[in-house]
Amino acid sequence: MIDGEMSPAMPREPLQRDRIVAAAMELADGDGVDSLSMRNLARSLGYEVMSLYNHVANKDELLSLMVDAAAAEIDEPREDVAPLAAVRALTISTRDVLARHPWAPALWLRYLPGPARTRQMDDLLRLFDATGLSPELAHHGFHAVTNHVLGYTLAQLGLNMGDDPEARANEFVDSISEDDHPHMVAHVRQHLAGDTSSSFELVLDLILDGLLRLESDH
Amino acid sequence: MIDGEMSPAMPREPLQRDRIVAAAMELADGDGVDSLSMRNLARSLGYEVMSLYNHVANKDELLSLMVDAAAAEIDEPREDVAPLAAVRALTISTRDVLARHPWAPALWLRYLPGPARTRQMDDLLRLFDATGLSPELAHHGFHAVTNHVLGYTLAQLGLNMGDDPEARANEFVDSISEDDHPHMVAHVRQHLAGDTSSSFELVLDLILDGLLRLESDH
DNA sequence: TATTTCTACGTACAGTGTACGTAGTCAAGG
DNA sequence: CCTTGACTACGTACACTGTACGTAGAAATA
Repeated sequence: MIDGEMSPAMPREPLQRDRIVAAAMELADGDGVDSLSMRNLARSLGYEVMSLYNHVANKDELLSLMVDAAAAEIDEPREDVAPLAAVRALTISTRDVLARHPWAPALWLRYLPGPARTRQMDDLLRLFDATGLSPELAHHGFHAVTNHVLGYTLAQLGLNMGDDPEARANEFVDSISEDDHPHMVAHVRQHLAGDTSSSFELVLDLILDGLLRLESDH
Repeated sequence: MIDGEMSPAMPREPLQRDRIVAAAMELADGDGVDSLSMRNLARSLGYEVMSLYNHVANKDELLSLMVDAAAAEIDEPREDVAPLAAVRALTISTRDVLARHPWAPALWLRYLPGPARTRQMDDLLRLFDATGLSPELAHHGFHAVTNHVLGYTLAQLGLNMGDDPEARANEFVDSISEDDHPHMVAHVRQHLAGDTSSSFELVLDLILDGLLRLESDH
């Protein structure tokens, strides 16, 4: 008999929801969420597949728990700054978390919000409320800012899908004719030159300023 | 022998890329992209699985073709209107197409743009250029508008994932405590009341106005 | 007519999520 | 002490996925 007892080198701390979710996030961060399988995940924890199902109903629940665990990484807003500055900070922190977990943006809206994401949304709404904007403007501002974070990180990561984003951009720009699509080529070149890296915050401020202006025009 | 020859009731026009892509879009529109399988698709066309691979390299290529076919449905901009109005129209047409094909937003950024999407992006960039905005502002405006369309439709469809979006919203609002998250509950109630249905165009105008204002402040 | 190219098809394989049954471990109750 | 029950890890099994590969006939070319 070759195998004998299993090597006790494996940690084998008792399986728990949090540990499973954390391991799944680590795997997804590293190899992409597409190659995250239940078997894969179980093996990385030193267990067999079906043991996971004692702690997680199914893969969808696991993914939704991952999203919420990511949302929990978003900084809580500080209470000692102006509301609009806090909105700004919360948005930037959200962007950072989404960029840290490349699988998150695509899953962000697939499931009902868990506790952490609910808290983040409530915080953002509360801060908008505190800015003194009219309820309607606050409502739209919430959506505008939320869409911006999500759209921005999705676009960012869409290009980074492969290994080398620059190679992807070059592949694209080479695949189209500069005569047919001069603006497109110029735009991609602008990105490759890297002189628009701060466009996230620029557009964010554009949105926030626009809200203030609409309010003052009431 | 029961089976005999295959029923000639099936149309069996000769398999072609366009027909495959069109059928795939129809299936995805109806049953969701998750339940679109190659076998499924082949059967719906009256063929067997592997026949598809004579026209499509793999499923990823098929999905990317679907995205581009959707992009082809976006209205071409009219040349006889003011550039900013054309930007607005192009954006709204894009939103309509994305809403018509609920699988599209999630795939929109997964692949390099095909010819149709490249054309749409080039059009949008050209129109922004024609508005007379500074190149930098045009660059940011392009991204702001693009993010807005994508984020908005994703959010819209995220809630509509199941059968009944209202039921989903109610399930969510029931799952959280109004004491803990009053703003969140109020926000969802606002949505259920339906008095913010035009928020897409409102936020779009907010962005466009913000761009104009920044330009005039130069 | 002979030959090459193209397309549909069948079979096969590795990998997926997960339903179900079983065995062991550990705590509470007799 | 022994028994019972709950809980968890595990093995097996199933339906289903994408697709590699080989073959056979039809269409186009020589």
